[in-house]
Amino acid sequence: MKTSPAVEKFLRSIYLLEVRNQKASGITLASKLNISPAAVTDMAIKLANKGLIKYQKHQSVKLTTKGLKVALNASRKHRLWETFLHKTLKLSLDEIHIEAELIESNTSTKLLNMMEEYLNFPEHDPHGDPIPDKNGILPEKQKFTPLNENIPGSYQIGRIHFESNEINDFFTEYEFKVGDILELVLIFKMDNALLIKRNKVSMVISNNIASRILVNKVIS
Amino acid sequence: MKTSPAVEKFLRSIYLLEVRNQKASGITLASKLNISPAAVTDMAIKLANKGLIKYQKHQSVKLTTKGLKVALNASRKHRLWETFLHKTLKLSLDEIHIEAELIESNTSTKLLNMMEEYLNFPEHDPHGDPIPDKNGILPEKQKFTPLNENIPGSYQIGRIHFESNEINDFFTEYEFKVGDILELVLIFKMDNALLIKRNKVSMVISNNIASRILVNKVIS
DNA sequence: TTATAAAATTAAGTTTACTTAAAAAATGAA
DNA sequence: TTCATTTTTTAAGTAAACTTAATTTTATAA
Repeated sequence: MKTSPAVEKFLRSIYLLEVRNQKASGITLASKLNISPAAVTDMAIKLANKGLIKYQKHQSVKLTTKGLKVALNASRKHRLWETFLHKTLKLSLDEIHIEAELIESNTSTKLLNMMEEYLNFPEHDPHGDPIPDKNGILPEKQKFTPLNENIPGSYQIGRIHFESNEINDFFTEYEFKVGDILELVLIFKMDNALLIKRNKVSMVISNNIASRILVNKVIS
Repeated sequence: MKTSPAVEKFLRSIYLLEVRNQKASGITLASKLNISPAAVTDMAIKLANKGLIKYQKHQSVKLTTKGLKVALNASRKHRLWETFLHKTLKLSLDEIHIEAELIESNTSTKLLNMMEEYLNFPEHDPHGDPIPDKNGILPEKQKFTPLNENIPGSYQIGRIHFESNEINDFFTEYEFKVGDILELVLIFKMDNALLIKRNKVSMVISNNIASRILVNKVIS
């Protein structure tokens, strides 16, 4: 099934929401894709006719099996490119998303597979998100929790959630990376901000930012 | 000046013809770009209005200074990607053109410059074509001659001319590369085919193919 | 419950990059 | 020079991916 860049981005957006158990409503998609709500309805009808999504008036859309397949392949493209740009060309964590979006759409399967091999079949991109293999199979799911939902203790960053315009370059500025060890010292009652320590340096981060940092407990 | 993929390809096509002193006529462009002659006229009018080309009814088009600038940047993109795909991802000489065409259009200046640095500022792509720098300046021109226009003797390949659908995978099959040393033994009077020797292996190549191999005389 | 705000849809229109088919102009061989 | 072929243009139309503006539907809060 040939799919245009716009269709791939649309389906990938739905996938990203579904995977986090969020509803793919009109406005949400419109804002994620930076298009008008009318354009979303438009596209939804088209894709429903192609059997890629389930769509009923005034309800959030859902991927069909067929649509999921396309979305997984789009994610694969995106995440392999992100990994490649980061590992090979040393683009920073907050640049790779945008750059990948620009390039990815017309990547051939052949090139994609060569990139994957060159990168030695990575299972996760630099944000920690899983990369589907060429059959659309995801690596075994690790269960991380948002840092802000934990009690004081030591944690390792397993994933960092931020898409283009959602969060600023916080993570780049402070060089938070997948694999880093953080110590959660306490959570302030007043505003739910978190006092954390990394490499012996203390800092306070907002609850919102902490919710984007997914971690695993470290037994120390 | 923002330019679409279609516009960039159009201007680059004209540039490629002009640089070889060929006229950028309607049918030529139509066949190079795989679009209808009507689409060429269409685009020509649009680009002339934007001051990117000079266009007069029933005449071949010409790049303006402004248009040349865009074309040079498009060539830079294309050739850097080709180099990158070949050097880093090991795509073969006859694959890089097609793959680069698919990806190149939306490459950001930033990414392009990082690629260039990663590749250590190459002056020529794997076909031997010159890569404009970020200011659109081409490396000093080397003057090669088509192999078929030479007399018997030793030559080094300086450039190989073949675009996507023009020539088959001859060069890949026989692994002719820029830098290779060829010995021209003789040119057959009958069909102008060439008897050449490379690495002590003799072979006969057609005049047409030889015309795509640009060489320098080697003083041996 | 009902007014109001939010979300989604419909309708109409736009731009880009094409297409086909027919007409007109230019070119080139006899 | 003229007639046929080639090339180019014109005209009309299409598909994708949007937009704005108005309308309808749904959700929410008093």
